[in-house]
Amino acid sequence: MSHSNESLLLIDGHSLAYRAFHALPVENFSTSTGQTTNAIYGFISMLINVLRDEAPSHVAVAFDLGRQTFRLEEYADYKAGRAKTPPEFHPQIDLIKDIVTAMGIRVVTKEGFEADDALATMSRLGTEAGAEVEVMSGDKDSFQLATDTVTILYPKRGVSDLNRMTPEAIEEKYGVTPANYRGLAALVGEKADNLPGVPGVGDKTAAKWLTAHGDLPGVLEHAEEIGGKVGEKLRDHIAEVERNYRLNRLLDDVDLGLSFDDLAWGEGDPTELSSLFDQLEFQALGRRLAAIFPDAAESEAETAPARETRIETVDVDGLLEKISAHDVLAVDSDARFELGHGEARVLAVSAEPGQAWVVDLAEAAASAIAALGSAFAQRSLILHSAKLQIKAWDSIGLKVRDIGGDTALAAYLLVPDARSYELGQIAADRAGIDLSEPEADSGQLALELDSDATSTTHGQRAAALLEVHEVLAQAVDDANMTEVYRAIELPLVPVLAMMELRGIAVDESGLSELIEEFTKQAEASAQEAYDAIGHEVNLGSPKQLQTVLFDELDMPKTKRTKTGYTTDADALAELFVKTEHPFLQHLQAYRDSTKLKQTVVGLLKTVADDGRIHTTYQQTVAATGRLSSLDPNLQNIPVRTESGRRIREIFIADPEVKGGCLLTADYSQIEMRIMAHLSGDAALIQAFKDGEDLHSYVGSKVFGVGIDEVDSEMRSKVKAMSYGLVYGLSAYGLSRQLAIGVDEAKALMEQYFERFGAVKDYLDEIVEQARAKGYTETIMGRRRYLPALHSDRRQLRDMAERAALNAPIQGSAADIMKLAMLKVAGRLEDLESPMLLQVHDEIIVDVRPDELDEVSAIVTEEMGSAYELDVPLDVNVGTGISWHAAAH
DNA sequence: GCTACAGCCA
DNA sequence: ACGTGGCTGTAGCT
Repeated sequence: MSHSNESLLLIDGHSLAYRAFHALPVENFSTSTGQTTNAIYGFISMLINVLRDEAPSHVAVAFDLGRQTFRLEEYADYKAGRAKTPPEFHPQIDLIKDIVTAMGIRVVTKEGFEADDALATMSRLGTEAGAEVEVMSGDKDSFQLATDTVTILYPKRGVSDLNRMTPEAIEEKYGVTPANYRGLAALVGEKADNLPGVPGVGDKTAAKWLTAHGDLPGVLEHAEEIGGKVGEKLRDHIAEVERNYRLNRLLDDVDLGLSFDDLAWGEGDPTELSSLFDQLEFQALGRRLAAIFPDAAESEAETAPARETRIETVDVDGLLEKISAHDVLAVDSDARFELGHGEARVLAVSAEPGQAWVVDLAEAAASAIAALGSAFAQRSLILHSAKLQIKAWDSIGLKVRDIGGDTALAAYLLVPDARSYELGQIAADRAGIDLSEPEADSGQLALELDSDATSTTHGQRAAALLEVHEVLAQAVDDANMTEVYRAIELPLVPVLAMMELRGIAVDESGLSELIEEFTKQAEASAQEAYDAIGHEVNLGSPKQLQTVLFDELDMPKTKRTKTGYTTDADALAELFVKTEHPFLQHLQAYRDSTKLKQTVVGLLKTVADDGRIHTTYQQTVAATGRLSSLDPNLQNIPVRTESGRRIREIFIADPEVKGGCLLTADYSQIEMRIMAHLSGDAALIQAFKDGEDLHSYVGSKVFGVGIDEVDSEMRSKVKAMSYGLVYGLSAYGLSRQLAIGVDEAKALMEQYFERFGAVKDYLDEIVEQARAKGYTETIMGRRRYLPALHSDRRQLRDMAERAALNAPIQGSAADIMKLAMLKVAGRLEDLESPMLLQVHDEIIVDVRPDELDEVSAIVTEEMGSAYELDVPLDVNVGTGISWHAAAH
């Protein structure tokens, strides 16, 4: 009997349920009767996805049965030291087994063996029957099973993404064949199973040895010839390695009493399945299941009408013709962008809900792509995460400079502190569209269905976009955020895209020199630290440092953390005052240098082929409305210390332009100005209008002295106080920061509020209003919802109150900066000087030599007039060859 | 792969 | 418990 068209899916139930249990928060998953369901939900969700994607003919889920395995018999400490499984976990396993069985899938367990052994055995059965086999397991030991016909599906992170580990993928990642993976694991060891390997040997070393000597027995035979410290360690640990090698072999000849045919995916029991899902209160999951298992969720049929998406594959000319009559288009693609270079192949366009055209951009001529760009330019484009799309398309010549809507941005404005803004989630939540669902009968409806799953995916996304955006745009309008959306966030997208595409030039050899220098400093400090205590210790390990400080040196205990006592910089400084132990200074010096080194190493890794660093701005991350920057983060480049500032010297003006320079322009005290404006405090407003030194002015009022009599100590107290207010600082916090008594801090705050009474009224009012309305608002009407203001948990409520104090101020500053960037970008369009970076209250422009005066004037004018407050907006401008030199 | 800690920025 | 908003690296654990 031939099974050549058959495929077998094997799943390690225990390891994946365990992952799901930890990936999904327990508190969000329980039924009205108190049954915890996070592991069930996560596992079944994952199962549905993989069944949908792989469509296997045969399936089995294996579970461990009890703890007593042959491995435990050989090695009493096998898997010892594992944290005890929380009590909520095991009851869920039984329910998972029930559901799996009701789905017509074989559940396999075998006393005395682990799930992995059952998987190995069934994998052999499948292979012998000529089937394609896929093994889904969270245990890396399964890698040894990979062959040309056996692929391991290994969960990437959480439970949603799977890595397809083919023999090639395993070789690429670990440098060894699947057959040798066992040997590699034996050498490196497995912490989760309490199987220590050879100390100091990681994947790289193990792979080197295995390659040199063929396999693990070969390595052990030639152990004598392996030099260095690691060779010695290997010889010292041969017994452990041999033990690991015996224990991590998966047995493929366990007597399961099953044949391949017994694993066929059967009909199951739809009635039972429905009842289980009802009992567990799974609704969305029931609908997703219905897609692959039509009988299972009949009752849900009317709440989730089957959606039809007509997807048609066309070439660019065909697409141009199709879209000619449409003004609004939804577009999605498989956009990617890394290290300054983007890619996109599959482009899906939709002009009405439920319909999409898909083109393969890789097969399109440059002229066709240019024509597509022109057609797009005349239409309003609705996208999801438009900036990524624009950047990826730019790399292949498809230039888009304007967008009509972005579902991610709209969803962000509506819920600015959501965990993610994935289209699937938004579509399901806002428009009841389930994008994870495959098409019912799509084969009949599609005129020319592309077999490639990617084109279906992007086609369905594009087809859903118009409807999803419609709903979101209405909600944005209902929340009075249309201006923020259409006049700020949307037009900012192409501006940011251009900044990211351009990137900032760096001096690579300068970076390398800094690494060398900081490394030397770190090594010297580490040595001095070791000398001070008489032995070596991992200075990067807070845990080991605690042993040194509090056990060996018997220093007084610092502030508690969850896992012990803090060793942070403030605590080290305090300890030094008390003990004067030199170790503390060397440790701090070590930390300073390694931190700088890491920063520079991180930067060097991100330099693209064009010698420039292209950061990515996140427009939907900060709950207040700020941008954030990542890969690398260019918004936290050191500036406070002299050595830190040297890192800013390597960010330079475009070296291709002779005589150019960088220009930095920043707002001075923008948050305090916004506080003055929003509170309407007459004294504070007057201070800004008079152009007084703010902190000296406030100091003179608070301490009742002349402005010239405010000494530096008074000034710094008041400065800390002013900034602290914006963040909801307490008297206790102020006392800690200024190292003064709580009473003194309290008195200081009272004095402050006596002089600036409107500020206090305003701060009180913000919280009160937020409590009543449920959200705070910025000057542009950007909202932040704070339901925790009503929490009965004190700590959560306090945090929400501080967030409420800060959000309108930080958020209004973000609004103003975004408005300024739009104006500056608009006026720089006709010049050759591009804007490169934004760091919250600062922008950096690469200035062509003949444009310096004009750019300087533009930036000052536009930033200064971006938004009219009751106080002036002061802008400082500086220029220089590097970011450091341009500081002022 | 996750959390905790530490530390950099506005 | 005690100041907001971010990102990244290492250690130590699953």
